[in-house]
Amino acid sequence: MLKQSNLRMTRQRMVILEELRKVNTHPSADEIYEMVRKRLPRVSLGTIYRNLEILSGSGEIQKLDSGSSLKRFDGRADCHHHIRCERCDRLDPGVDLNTCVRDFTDFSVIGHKLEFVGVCPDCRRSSEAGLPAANNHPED
Amino acid sequence: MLKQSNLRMTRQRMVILEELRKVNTHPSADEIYEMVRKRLPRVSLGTIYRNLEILSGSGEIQKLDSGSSLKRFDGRADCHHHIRCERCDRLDPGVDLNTCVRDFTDFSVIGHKLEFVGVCPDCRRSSEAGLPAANNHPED
DNA sequence: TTTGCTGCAAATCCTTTGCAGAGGT
DNA sequence: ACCTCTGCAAAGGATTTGCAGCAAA
Repeated sequence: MLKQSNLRMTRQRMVILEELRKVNTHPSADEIYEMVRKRLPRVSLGTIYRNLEILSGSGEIQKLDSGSSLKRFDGRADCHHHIRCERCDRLDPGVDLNTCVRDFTDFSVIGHKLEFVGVCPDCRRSSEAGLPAANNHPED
Repeated sequence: MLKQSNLRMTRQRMVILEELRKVNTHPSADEIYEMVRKRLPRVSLGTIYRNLEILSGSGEIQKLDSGSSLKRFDGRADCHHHIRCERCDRLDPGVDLNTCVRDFTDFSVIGHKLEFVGVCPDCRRSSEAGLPAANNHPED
């Protein structure tokens, strides 16, 4: 899976992936650092960040935008959903849409955020021409 | 609207709101700072941040979690949706679900993120008892 | 042997905060 | 007048990056 892009499966990368898949919560980079440190005491935070970026880029894990400015990570890469408490920010990590349409969670549902993900026309064009992504349109 | 909570409509707060409603993009705090600065040259970034927090807290604007760690703000407070380019992070700010079910946008749709917002049982209990939100459950 | 990866530490970026004075209401 | 808000500047927290050596393939 990593091979396609000249990526190596290092001990650190492997342990990060294993630890992340061991839990069903959504740890932050720093929490993952603590988890990994128990097995690889000399690992550095920089390595954690670099690998989380790589692993989510290659689709092995998911990067979540939590409400706060702190990013959280999900060892599951398959499509699933969450519900977040708007007061304490706690996530219920395993909302299965098929089931929850029938059975309500123990949260009171107030509303939802829905965001489509796609490719914009500019990027589609540069992609066809073999170029990197278009400018970042910082005004959005 | 602000009166309910002892909030004052200061010149700075007013200009921030006006500038944010003038554009249909989703500027970051820093970009809003530049916009406001043209009219109030002595305004400070801290004031921008404080007011964006207050205005989104009182429901006048929306705080968005963009893919990156940088927060963006939306002058519209009504319920509407976005589509983000996964490569350049650009947002199409005005997806009207009712329309887009029929007419596709000019983005190629790859998938979507759906997040429910609600209140968890712990917070519901403390709320009934008149207490603040439950602990932050930092493990999520 | 190549070149991607690591630990370390410094740097950077975004955001928050303490304070004394200004300004809404 | 009261009390929230402001500008300023410093602090804070999360994330990124430069570098020289290390280790997958």
